[in-house]
Amino acid sequence: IHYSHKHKDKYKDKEHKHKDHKKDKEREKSKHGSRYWMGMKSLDGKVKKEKENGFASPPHMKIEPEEDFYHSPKLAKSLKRERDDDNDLDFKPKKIKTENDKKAKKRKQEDEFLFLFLWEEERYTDGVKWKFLEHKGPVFAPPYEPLPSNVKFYYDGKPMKLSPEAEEVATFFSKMLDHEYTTKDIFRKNFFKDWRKEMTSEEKAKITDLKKCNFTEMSEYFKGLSEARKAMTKEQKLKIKEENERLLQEYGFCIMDNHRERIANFRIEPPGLFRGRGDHPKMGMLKRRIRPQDIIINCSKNSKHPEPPPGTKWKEVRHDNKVTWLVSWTENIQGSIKYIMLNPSSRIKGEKDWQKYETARRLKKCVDRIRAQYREDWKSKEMRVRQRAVAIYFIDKLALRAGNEKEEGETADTVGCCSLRVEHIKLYPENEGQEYVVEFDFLGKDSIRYYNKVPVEKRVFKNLQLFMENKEPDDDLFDRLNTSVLNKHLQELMDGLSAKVFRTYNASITLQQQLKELTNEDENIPAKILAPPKTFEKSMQNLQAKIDAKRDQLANAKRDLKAAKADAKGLRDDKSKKTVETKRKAVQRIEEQLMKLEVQATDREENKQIALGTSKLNYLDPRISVAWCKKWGIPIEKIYNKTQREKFAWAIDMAEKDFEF
DNA sequence: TGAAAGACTTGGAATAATTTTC
DNA sequence: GAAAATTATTCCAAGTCTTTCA
Repeated sequence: IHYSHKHKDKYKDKEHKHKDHKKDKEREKSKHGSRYWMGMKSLDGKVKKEKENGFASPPHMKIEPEEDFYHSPKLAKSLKRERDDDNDLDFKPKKIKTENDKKAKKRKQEDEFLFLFLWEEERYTDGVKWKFLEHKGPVFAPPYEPLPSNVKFYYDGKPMKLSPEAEEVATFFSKMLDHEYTTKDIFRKNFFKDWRKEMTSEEKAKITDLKKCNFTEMSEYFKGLSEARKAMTKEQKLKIKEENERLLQEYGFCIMDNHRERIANFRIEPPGLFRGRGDHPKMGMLKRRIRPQDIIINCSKNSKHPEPPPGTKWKEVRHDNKVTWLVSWTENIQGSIKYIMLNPSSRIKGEKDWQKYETARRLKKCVDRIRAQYREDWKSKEMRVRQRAVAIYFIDKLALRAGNEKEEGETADTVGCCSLRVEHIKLYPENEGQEYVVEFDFLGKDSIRYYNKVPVEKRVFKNLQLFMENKEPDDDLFDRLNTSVLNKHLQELMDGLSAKVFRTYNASITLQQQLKELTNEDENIPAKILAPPKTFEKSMQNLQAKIDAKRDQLANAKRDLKAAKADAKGLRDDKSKKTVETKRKAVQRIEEQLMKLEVQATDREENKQIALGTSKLNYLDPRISVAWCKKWGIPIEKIYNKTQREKFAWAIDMAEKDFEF
C-alpha cells in the first residue's frame, strides 16, 4: 500500500530526534486509545468513507493485546521496534475474534486502516497534544448596561447617582443581597474595599460606611428583570434560544486535528464578586472584567487565528502544541491562570480519561505488593518512612486526598492526608467495643467536613501516637512528609502511580464487586441500578417530610371521621351519614398515599446501595457499567444521560460484556 | 531543592430545562 | 395548566500533580 512510506519516514524521524524515553507512556497510550477516536466525526470525510466500510461503526472485531491493554513502556517500545524493522504494513493485531471467514478480507482492510490511524496517532510523542488547532477565540462578557434613571442607590437615606464604574460594582452586591454571603463580615469588608477602588474621589469621600448603603431598589430591579424573563412569550424565548445556538455554533467548537470538537467553556467569566467556599479570606473581592489585552490565544501556526474585537489587541498569540488549552488569562483574585479547554466528549479529554482508568487497572495488579510494602514500612527505623507508610494506608483505606499544602491567608483552611494536623485526629485505644479507633474530624476539599471513626491496625495506632508526641494541636501530623515526597515514592512503586489513583482504583473495583454481588440472574435487575441523584440526601429528606405531612393529614382525617361519626349517631340524618362516608373515603385515600410514599422511601434507600451518584463521572471506570449493561441487556440510557454518554463514548464503544476492570 | 507557575481534574452551587403533581 | 419537584447543564472554585525557575 502506497501511503505507507511517508508515514514510516515521519515516524523514524521522530524516533531519532527524541532519544529520551520518558514519554513512552504517552505513546503506549495512543496505541490502543485511538481505536475509538479515529472513527469519530471527521472533517475531511476520510473517516466517514471508511465508516461506510464498516470500520468506524461499533467494532465487531476486537483487538486483544496481552496484559489487558497495558504494555510496560519497555514492551511497548520493543513492539514498536519490531514493527518498524519489519517495515510492517500488514501489521495485525494479535488476536481477532472471527465470526466467519466471509468477513475476514474486509477485516483485513480494516486492520490496515486501523494501523494507519494508530500510526497517525503515534506522532504524539514527547507531550505533543495536537498538530492543528483553529478556533474563534472566546466570547466576552456583555458590556455593562447602566441602570435606568428611576432605579436609585441611596446613601444614608438620600438618593445618590453613582459613576458607571462604581455603579456596576454596586450592582454585583445588590444581586447577592438575598445571599448569606452579604451578611458575612469578611465578604462585606473585602467588597467595600474593592468597591471603593472603583469610586471617583467624590464618591470615595462620601461613601465611607457600607451599613449606610441601600441597594434594595437595585435588587428589586434585577428581581423584576428575572421575573420578566420567566414571563416572556414562547416566541421571545425561542429567539433567545436561537441566538444562543448561533453563538454556540460559531464559538463553541474548534478544529483539532481533523475533528470538530466541542469547547467546554468558550465564554469568558463575567466580572462579579468572588464567592469562595467555606471561610475564604478573599470572599467578596471584585473579580475584574477580562479584556482582550488580558487574553492569550493558543492555536497552530498554520491556522487562521481569531481576531480580537475591533480596536483591541490580544495579549499574545502563541502556538504551543504541548498543551491542550485554546485561551488563557490570569485571574485577579488568586493570580492563577484560567483556561478555555475542550469538552469531555473530545478526543483529547477522552483519551486522558481512558488513560486514567488504565493506570488504575495497573494498580490493581500490584496493589497487593504495595500494601505489603507499606505495612512493612510501618516498622521502619526511619520516621519519614513510617509517616509515609501510614499516610498511604489512609489514602488507600479511607480514600483521603493527597493534601497539598496551601498558602496561609490565601484560601480557606482545609486539609488532606499529608496536611493533616494533630488537632484533626483523636486516638481511642478503645471505643465502643472496638480497639485502636481513630477519629477524624477536619475540613476537606470545598470545606466539606470529613468525620469518621475507624478502627485501625495496632501498628498504625502506635505510629500515630508516636507522630503526635510532643506536638501542639496545630502542628503537622506528618511533619516529615508532603505530597511531592509521597508521590515521588508512589511513582517508584509503579509507573504513573500517584495518590489520586487510589481513589479511582478503589471506587472502580468496589463498583465492579458490588455489581457482581448484587446482580443475580433471575431478579428483575433494572430498577436497582438507577443512579440516585446527586441530591440524594436532600430528596430523601423531602420525601420524609412528605411522609410526615401525610401522617398528620391522616391523623386529622381520622379525627374528622370520628367527629362525623359521633354527629351522625346523634342526628341520624342522611346528610351526616353522607359526611361520614366522604370522611371515610378521605381517610382511605390518604392511607393509600402514605403507603405509596413509604414504598418510595424504601426503594430509594435500597437504591443507595449501588449508588453511582457523584463519583460516576470521575472515579468509576465507565467500562464497568457499560459491560454490565451489555451483559444484562440494560439500555445504556438507564445509566448515563446524554452528556455522560458523550463523555464516555469511548467506553461505550470499547467495552464488551466481559470487560473486567 | 524548594517554591512558584502552569496545566489539568474534580466537584459543589447556581441556573436552566424537563417532568411530575395537584 | 400552573406550581413544584427533579434532572441536566453551566459555571467556576478548589483540588492534584507536573514543570519551571531561582
